[in-house]
Amino acid sequence: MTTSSYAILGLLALRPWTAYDLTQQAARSLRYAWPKSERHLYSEPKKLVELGYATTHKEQIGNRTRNVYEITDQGRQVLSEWAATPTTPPQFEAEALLRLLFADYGTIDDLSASLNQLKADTRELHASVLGLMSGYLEGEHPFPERTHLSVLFATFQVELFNLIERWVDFALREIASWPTTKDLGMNERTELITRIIAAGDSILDRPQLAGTEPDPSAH
Amino acid sequence: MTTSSYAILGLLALRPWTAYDLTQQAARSLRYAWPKSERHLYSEPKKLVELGYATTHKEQIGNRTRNVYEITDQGRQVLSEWAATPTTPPQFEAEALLRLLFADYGTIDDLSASLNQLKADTRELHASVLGLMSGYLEGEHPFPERTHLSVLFATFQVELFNLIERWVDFALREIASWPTTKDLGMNERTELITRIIAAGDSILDRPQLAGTEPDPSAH
DNA sequence: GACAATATACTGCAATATGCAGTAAAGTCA
DNA sequence: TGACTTTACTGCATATTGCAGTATATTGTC
Repeated sequence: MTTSSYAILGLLALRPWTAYDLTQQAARSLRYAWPKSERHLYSEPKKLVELGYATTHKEQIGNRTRNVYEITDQGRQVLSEWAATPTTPPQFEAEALLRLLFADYGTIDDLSASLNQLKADTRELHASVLGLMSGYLEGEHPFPERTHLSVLFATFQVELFNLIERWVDFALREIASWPTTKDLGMNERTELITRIIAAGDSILDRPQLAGTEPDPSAH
Repeated sequence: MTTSSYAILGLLALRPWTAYDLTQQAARSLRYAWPKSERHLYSEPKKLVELGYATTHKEQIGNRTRNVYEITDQGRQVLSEWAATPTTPPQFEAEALLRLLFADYGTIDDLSASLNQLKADTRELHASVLGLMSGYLEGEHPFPERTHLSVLFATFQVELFNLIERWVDFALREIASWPTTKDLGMNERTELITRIIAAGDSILDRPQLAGTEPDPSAH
């Protein structure tokens, strides 16, 4: 049983689903904390059945069958045991940040494009979560008794997406003032930023890094 | 060539390394934007050699050999082409958040433990990045001409870690006021939080959610 | 009522990536 | 000298992804 197995089992504990249903539900929840491929969401339930943590039965819809998975008592048992075990550390994966790390192999425009892509991708995720939340306010939660969990969970996502969007704006302003992506090294401005951050302060809360903003003509 | 291949190739473009060196360097950089297993950092360079993007030679240290990998011109070529291609969306993975999503299968204490673990893990990452940054201020960057990139990159990590730590504190205060993990649903407080978040405001910037804080006796 | 587009509901297979155990020499410190 | 840590890997089983392919059901349009 991997963490991914428990993630799927957690969904099955809510109600019986087909694997296709799981992909839809994962898009509204798991995706934001434990992203898994669609393919995986089809394979994992089979493994759970083998282990005795789920059962499956076929339903007929006209000319075709669908496999519905349902959690077993033993499945619920291991789920609640899992709740008390230690967790693994968080991981953040962003190709756009990787491009920043290696920005000196490309141009300022390449880097700007990557960061703008990151912002656009984030906005989309952000909009999805806000959409879910307005749904909750309309009573549209599929499991109303669990709304407190979904909302607390969503607060994190929204704060995260806000952070990314604000940081990208900051980063775009910074690089717009760079003459090139290469060899700037520890210049005066970078040192200022390093000191602010090393002191535990947020650069994002200083709209213009008062009095020392990058050259505005470069915008 | 996967994104992971380019990530390794990016490191090789800095200087020649052994696979072991790569694991050390990845722990200071890649880890925060494109986390890869140690195992992978040993396998990938071999693939790059096969593709002609790197070469390898053996060096003798006393009674034992080490394989040093070095980027080729063709490798540099594809790296700079990569810089101009589109990026994939960001992903965040946190088992502790998954536990929150399924918190009703465990107790309040289970959930608190998971969130505290998340905070501890984050603090550790946070301390590592701050350690790197004070190093930069002492002139300890291994590639001094690239410090501007490392610092801008690190600003994101530090903001992210700050956010997680602050959010965990908020979440811990919230759940401390819950009588149980189960069936609270859309109660008054959850609705308040939903409205604040849906309006685009940050809950973290409202230290006590003025006048409506959770029962402090529950701390 | 025919047709197209989209949603539902999967499977097989190759490639990618991880986790873990195992091996062994070199360096460090007491 | 011995113990412990660091350096430097490899093999293998398992986990996971990406992509292509298949086929029926539903919805909307002209």
